[in-house]
Amino acid sequence: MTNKQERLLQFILDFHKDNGYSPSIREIAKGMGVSSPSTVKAMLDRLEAQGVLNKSSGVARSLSPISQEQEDLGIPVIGRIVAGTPVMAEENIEGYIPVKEFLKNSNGGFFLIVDGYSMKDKGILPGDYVFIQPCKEISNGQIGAFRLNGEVTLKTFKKTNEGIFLLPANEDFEPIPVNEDDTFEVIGRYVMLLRLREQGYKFM
Amino acid sequence: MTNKQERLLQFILDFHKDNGYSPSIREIAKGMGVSSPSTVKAMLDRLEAQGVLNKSSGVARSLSPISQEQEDLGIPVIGRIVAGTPVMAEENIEGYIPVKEFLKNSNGGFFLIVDGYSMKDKGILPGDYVFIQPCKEISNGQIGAFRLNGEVTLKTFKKTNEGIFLLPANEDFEPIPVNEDDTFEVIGRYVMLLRLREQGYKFM
DNA sequence: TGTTCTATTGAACAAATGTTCGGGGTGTAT
DNA sequence: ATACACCCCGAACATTTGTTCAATAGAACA
Repeated sequence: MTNKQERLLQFILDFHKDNGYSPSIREIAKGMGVSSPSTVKAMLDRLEAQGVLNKSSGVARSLSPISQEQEDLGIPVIGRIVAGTPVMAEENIEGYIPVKEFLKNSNGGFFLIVDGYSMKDKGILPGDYVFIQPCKEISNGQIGAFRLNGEVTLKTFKKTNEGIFLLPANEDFEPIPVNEDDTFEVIGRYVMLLRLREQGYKFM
Repeated sequence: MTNKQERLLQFILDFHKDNGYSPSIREIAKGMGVSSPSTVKAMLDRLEAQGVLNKSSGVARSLSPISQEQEDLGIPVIGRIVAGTPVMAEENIEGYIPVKEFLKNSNGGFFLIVDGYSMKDKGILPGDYVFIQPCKEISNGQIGAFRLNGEVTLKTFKKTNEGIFLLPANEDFEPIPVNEDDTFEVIGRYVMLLRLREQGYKFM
């Protein structure tokens, strides 16, 4: 890509950022100090041929630069590390966690701050952020957030012949039976756990 | 906002997602099953007056819906839940975790998959994703990822008069001394822990 | 020098596009 | 009832905009 082509692409990107839509050919001409629309069209055609720009012919302001950023990939996951190789070497990367994609699909979900040690044996500790996906029912053995007689709690759901129980994951706590006259409600499913430790990343 | 207006806004969003640019007034008319461009223009003017849509008059395809998603806020954090109130009521929301912002600042960071139980007492279990922020030095008492003689391990860093030790968080394991003739390297700081549990959100 | 290729220009054209105007319809609140 | 907001139509208009084409300028090269 030539110097001029990069400048053109940058101009389109900047314009789009400022205005929310693509520039017209004549606007590009003015912005780039060119006097003829056909000049710009020729340049655009070249960029499109190179595959760095999409364009619908005959459609006004239909420029869409093909972003070369790969930020959609997410954060790399390192599984095993081959001895001697740099950590971020490609052979170490097992995949990516598309946190952004997760955010998009997190409709209605929220984080709950864990309070006590009742789920300690599942590695869920006070101060942890537990992502809850709201739902009305929950299957046996799953962890979820529940409201029992007004109290909100995170437990394992268990349904037996003898009724519903909320199981802690800690010897020091007893299973909680859900009685007939209790007000009981499933708030949502436990989907993910987030724990923040370092100062620099304290969000709140 | 009326039902129709919401549909219109959604149409514009969908169109933009599919094509990378806004629809023209006549394309909207066709897509919404309306036969006159003036009808559409009137609707657009109303949306603009309501402040949910930006538009440059006289400029083709210059629609840019003002996103009502608060995704920049992040995912809400529910701290305490007042008895009887719906979970997502505003009074329950303590703040937001700006996961997106975190992503932006995660330059060079990556996830490491935890292998053994050596950090069990810190609530770090096998299968957890540990976010590592690369750095060359690490302060006393912090958890980090290290490479010792080719092996990568997650431990608490401890520096004493007697030398450097890597401390596990589990009675069954012994502190690991770092000797003079070991090859030792700090990979990065432990910043955050992510644990995925439910099927629907298994990323990989 | 002449040749060839590419980039640029200016003008003209045709299509796409936003806009305006007059008309009508429906429902809701005053 | 009256007013008002919303929705719809069809036609015409002015502008914006992409496109084409012949001509020119400049660089690279034999």
